[in-house]
Amino acid sequence: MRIGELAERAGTTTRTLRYYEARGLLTARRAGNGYRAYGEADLHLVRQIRLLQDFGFELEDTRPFVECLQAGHPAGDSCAASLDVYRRKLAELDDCLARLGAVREQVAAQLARAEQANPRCELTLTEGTVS
Amino acid sequence: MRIGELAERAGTTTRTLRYYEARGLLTARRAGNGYRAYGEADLHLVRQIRLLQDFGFELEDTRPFVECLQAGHPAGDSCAASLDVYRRKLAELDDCLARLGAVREQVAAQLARAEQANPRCELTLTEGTVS
DNA sequence: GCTGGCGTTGACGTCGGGGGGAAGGTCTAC
DNA sequence: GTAGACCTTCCCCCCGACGTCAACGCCAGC
Repeated sequence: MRIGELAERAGTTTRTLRYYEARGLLTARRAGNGYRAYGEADLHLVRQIRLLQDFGFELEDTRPFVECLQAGHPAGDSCAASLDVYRRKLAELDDCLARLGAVREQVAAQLARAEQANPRCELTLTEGTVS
Repeated sequence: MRIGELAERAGTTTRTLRYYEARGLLTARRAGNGYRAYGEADLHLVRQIRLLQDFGFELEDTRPFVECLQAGHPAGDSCAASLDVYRRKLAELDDCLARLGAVREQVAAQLARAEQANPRCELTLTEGTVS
């Protein structure tokens, strides 16, 4: 399979696949004409990367999963290093959720206070001439 | 007050203040020697920007607050446009929280599944020779 | 008159995840 | 023999909020 087909089947672009290769996440053997040649295992690998990317993982965080697959394991998260990434990401997510939640409450409080202090703002807004 | 003092009192850097000026958020009259000269109102303005930045607002989102202050209002959020930004940011935060929460659950599920499928990972980790 | 600490403008670097396009090689079909 | 669809490498561009020089001006104290 060439890069275009792999990109299409993995739901990404050739540009992205070459970028993964430049980052050392994806390797390709070369056909006689210099074209990259991929197999089904590469498709699984790229799909693993995309799944984690969709979770918001950075590319570097997908590396343990990639190495796990390359080592012959059936799934990218069959290795301890991958589980560590899961746990770390989970902690990051919890931290992020806590901070965002706190900010949300602060902004809500600011809004409530400002609306209270200046109750005509909504009126001037709805009465404004919106061209 | 010169730029260094304003930066220190506002808890930021001179580079940042010049950046705000380049973005049109902050204007300074000039002393005879070309140095920027600021007053107390500018300090309030920069503090307003920093507060919103700490909330995670983008710089452009602080512009209505800045213009509100420059129009002579006592607070940056005394104007309708500022309240609109509050409401929009609140909606963004809620959306972000919902998506992050969903991702968190997905990652937690992946971790639980992988730990279940491969219960020795923790052992191999603790038994591994960590040099 | 010299050092040190301010200030000025301007330009370039950072980070992540690629996008866009040039300039060219290759394969297939008509 | 030629169109067009694919591939190759290479290099610059993007976002946001600054950081980091470089090269220079201004001013105070000694």
